[in-house]
Amino acid sequence: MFQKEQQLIEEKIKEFCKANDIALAGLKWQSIPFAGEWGFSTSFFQTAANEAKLGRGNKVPVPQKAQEIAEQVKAQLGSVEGISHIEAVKGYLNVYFKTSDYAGRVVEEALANGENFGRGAAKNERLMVEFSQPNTHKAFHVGHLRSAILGDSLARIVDFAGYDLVRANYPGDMGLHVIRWLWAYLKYHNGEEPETDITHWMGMVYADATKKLEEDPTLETEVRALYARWDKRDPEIEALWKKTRQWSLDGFNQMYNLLDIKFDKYYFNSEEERPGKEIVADLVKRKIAIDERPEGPVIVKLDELLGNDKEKYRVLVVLRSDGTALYATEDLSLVLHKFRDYPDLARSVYVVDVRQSLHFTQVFKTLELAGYEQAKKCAHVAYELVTLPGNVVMSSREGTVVLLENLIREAVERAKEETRKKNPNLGGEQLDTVAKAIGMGALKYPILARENAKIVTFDWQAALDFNGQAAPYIQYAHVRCNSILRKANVKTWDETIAGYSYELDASEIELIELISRFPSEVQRAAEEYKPLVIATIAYDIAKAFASFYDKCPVIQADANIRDARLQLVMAARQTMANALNLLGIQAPDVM
RNA sequence: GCUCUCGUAGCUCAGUGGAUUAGAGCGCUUGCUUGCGGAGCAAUAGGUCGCAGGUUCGAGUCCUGCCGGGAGCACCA
Repeated sequence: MFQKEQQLIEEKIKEFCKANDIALAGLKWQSIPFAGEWGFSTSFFQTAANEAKLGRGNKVPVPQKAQEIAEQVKAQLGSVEGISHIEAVKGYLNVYFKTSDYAGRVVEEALANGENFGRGAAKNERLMVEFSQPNTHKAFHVGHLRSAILGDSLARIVDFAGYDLVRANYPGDMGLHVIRWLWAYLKYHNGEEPETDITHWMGMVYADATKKLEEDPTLETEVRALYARWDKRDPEIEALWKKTRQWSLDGFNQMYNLLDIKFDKYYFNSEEERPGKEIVADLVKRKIAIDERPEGPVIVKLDELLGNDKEKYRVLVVLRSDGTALYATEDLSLVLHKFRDYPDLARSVYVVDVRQSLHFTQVFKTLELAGYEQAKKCAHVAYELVTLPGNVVMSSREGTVVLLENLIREAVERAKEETRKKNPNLGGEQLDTVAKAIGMGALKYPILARENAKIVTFDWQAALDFNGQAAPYIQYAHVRCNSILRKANVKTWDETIAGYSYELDASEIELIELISRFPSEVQRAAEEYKPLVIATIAYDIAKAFASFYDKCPVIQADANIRDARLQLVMAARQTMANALNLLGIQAPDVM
């Protein structure tokens, strides 16, 4: 936001060092870390160290030398337009803005851009984010939540940061689990139709299949017979598969609607099976893969091909010994399929659980060895699981699943109760809308506000705690902004900026500082694939606002201060709304 | 055995090689409302940043080793 001044000063420093033969190191600028004033700063430690290495500086210790250089630079700079003062402290050069200019510029930028405040310039680069990947014919439980929520937020961030985005889903629609389901359906549930909670019902049938097969393992022969019929594309089985698959997809859409998640493109593993086998045949022909059939499977000895001493990439099995496809077979094909659909894809991102890290490095490396440059553009964003307290992994077999439908119902119900207590004036449809925003936010935020690679322990109590660092806190700050503006009867920004020449409170300075950082945080979140960055700044802004709210009267303030603060409130509200939107969380007007 | 990952306050977690005093939330103790919504604010207490080396002017942050937790490693997905 203040590149111009920064560049100007950087030029002057370079000139100065050149004139005085100082071995200037690259300048790294950062914002000044202490509250109270704004500016940017850089240090001369590296430069002083360079000087020492050259044998100059008469053995003056580096920190002292850095301070000397900073002082010399300061003396040379004189006064700069828009800059209030410059100081040399502990080897740092601190450049301070004129407070009123800075505050005015930040608020104006936020208000002028509105819901686009923080949006990055178009990068003309296409990026695909694949996430969610649920298995059809199974339940959708809390274990599936993280990929969906993380992927969705990542997609929103990448889009907002300026990339051309494709949101892709890759449901597992064929495999042994599907055949088992079809078998149980035909044998025990024939003719039945799903109830309202579709994925729940699909999961029940699947659980039934598992149970029956455990009770009597000889029934597996029936399942295998059914698999054979599928392999021959028996029309009756294929029709049933298509019909029941659609039930699952309808069920997923119910979930995605609840979670406010959308996709542009669906890939299915059933469609990658045949092209995948062709790729494998080609790999065998080119001696990248070794066909050990019928004794063994078709494999790619990656470490051997790469000449590695230590086991790193190991061996990838690309086809079963009976010639049937594995996930690896289909994933090989999927990479190429995506780049056929979008030849200008700059990056293809897979949001998949960390347990599949080796699998993805193997698949991408195999394609790379086969000369497919696309593979270098693929990245696996790994995330850890959501577990239950006591480190219990959720699994449908163990019966430890928390169904997503139930969780969402519970969260929204709990939010409704709480909202009724806090705000008895709300009712009817408005109460429902608000409760949904709060409940869903409470659910999503703890998952997003965590490092991707860290395990989230799912805890009802923590998930439904609306206090402290959680989405409802941010939503509440948004509501309070809104309330002030409503009471002051301010609807839209009138395009003039009231001056910030009065003495700003420390809390106002903090709030403005955080708002100014939002655009660069969006870029960082997109580059690092980390919604956590947005979750953190959203909370920080809400916290700064809460402090401001307590210390600085707005409506009752003197006219000139009142106008300036109303605009600041508007800017804060906008920034929080934009940040929440990137997390897939609604910002209600009342709650 | 090999590979990856995590280890920061009682608990759950932030922390981009750089700044006095390593920060939040929960919990504990205490104060704040005739006032813009108290789902809030403010204050107190709580730390050998797993351990040991190394690189660097400077390390919670980078490198190596060790310890501890978790995960993955040929026909599961």
